[in-house]
Amino acid sequence: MATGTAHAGWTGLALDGLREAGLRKGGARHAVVEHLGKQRCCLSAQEIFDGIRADGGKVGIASVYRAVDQLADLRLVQRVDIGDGVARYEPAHADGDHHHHLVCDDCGKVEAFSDPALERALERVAGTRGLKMQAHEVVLHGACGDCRTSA
Amino acid sequence: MATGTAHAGWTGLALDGLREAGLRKGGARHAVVEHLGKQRCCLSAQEIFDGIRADGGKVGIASVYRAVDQLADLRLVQRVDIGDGVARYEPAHADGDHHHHLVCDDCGKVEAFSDPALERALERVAGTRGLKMQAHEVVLHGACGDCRTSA
DNA sequence: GTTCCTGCAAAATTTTTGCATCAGT
DNA sequence: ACTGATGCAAAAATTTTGCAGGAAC
Repeated sequence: MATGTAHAGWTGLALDGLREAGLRKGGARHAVVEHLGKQRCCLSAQEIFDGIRADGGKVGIASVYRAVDQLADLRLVQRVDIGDGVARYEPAHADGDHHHHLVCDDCGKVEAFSDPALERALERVAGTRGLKMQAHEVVLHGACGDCRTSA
Repeated sequence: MATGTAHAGWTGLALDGLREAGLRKGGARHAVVEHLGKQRCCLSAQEIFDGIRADGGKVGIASVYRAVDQLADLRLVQRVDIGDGVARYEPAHADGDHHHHLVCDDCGKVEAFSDPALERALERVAGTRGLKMQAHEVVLHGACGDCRTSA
C-alpha cells in the first residue's frame, strides 16, 4: 500500500484497541477516531470538535476530551505540545510512520519530519538512562524558510 | 563549589539581558530570575510563585507569568512542556549546559539528560528542512528504573 | 516627575466533572 | 434490562488582562 492508506489502517487499529480494552463503540469516540485518522498532523481538542461538527457529527467537547484521554492512555494517540498552551493529539503509529514537529514561531506553521538517526539517538539515550521508553516528543522551534525570505 | 556556580552565572546573564532590553530592575522580575537561577530543572509558574513566597518574597502570580513570558521572548528561559498540561520554564544556557528531559509516566519524576549526538541530529534535521532553529525540546516518556523495579 | 513595574482581583481560556438521558451489548 | 457512553452545563484549573499605587530611572 501507498502511504496514503496508512491512516485508514490506524483507524481500524484504534477501534480494535478500544474494543479490546472493554470499551463500547459509542458514537462520539468513534467520531474522534475517524476524524483523527483522516488528519495529516496533530489537532487540538477544539479542532477535533469543530471538525466533527463540520462533518455533521453531533458531539460534545467533553466527549472529545474524554476520548483523546482514553486513546492516549491506550497509547493509540500521542499527545503533542508545541508550546502554545493547547494540547494537541495525533494518531500513534506502531512504528515506521513515526514523526516529529518543526514549528515556525513567526507564522505558527507546523511541519512534520522523521529522521531515523534521531530515533536511534533517542533509543540509545533511553537505554543508557534505564528508561523503558513508551513515547517521545521532539519539537524544533525557529523561523521557517518562508518567513526568513519574507522578513 | 564546582557545577553549583553555573546557575549563578545565568542569573547575571539574565539580569544583563533584561537591562539591555530596556527593562527596569523591578522586584518581581528579579525574584523570578533569582529563583530560576537556583533551580536544577524546570519549574511551573505556580512553583516559581510558591518558591519565592516560601523565601519570604512577596510577588503576584501575574508578575511571575509576565516575567517568564518576557524572559522567554528574550530567549533567556526555555519553555518546557512535559505533557501534563502545565507550562514549565527553565534557564536557557547559551550552550554546553543544554539538556532535555526524561519523564516517568508512573511516578512523574523528571530527569535531565544531554547527548551531543542527539543535538547533532537535530541540527542536521533543521538544516535539511530549511529551519533556522532557535530552540528545541525533547521529552522522553516511559517507566523509570525505580518504577519498573517496584512494579 | 515621568514611565514602567507590581500586586490584586477580575476575566478569558482550556480542561474536567456531574448528571440525566441515550445507546450498545 | 443493564451498564457504560454522551451531551449539556457548571466547575475547576491555568493563564491573561485592567487598574491603582509604588518603585526605578
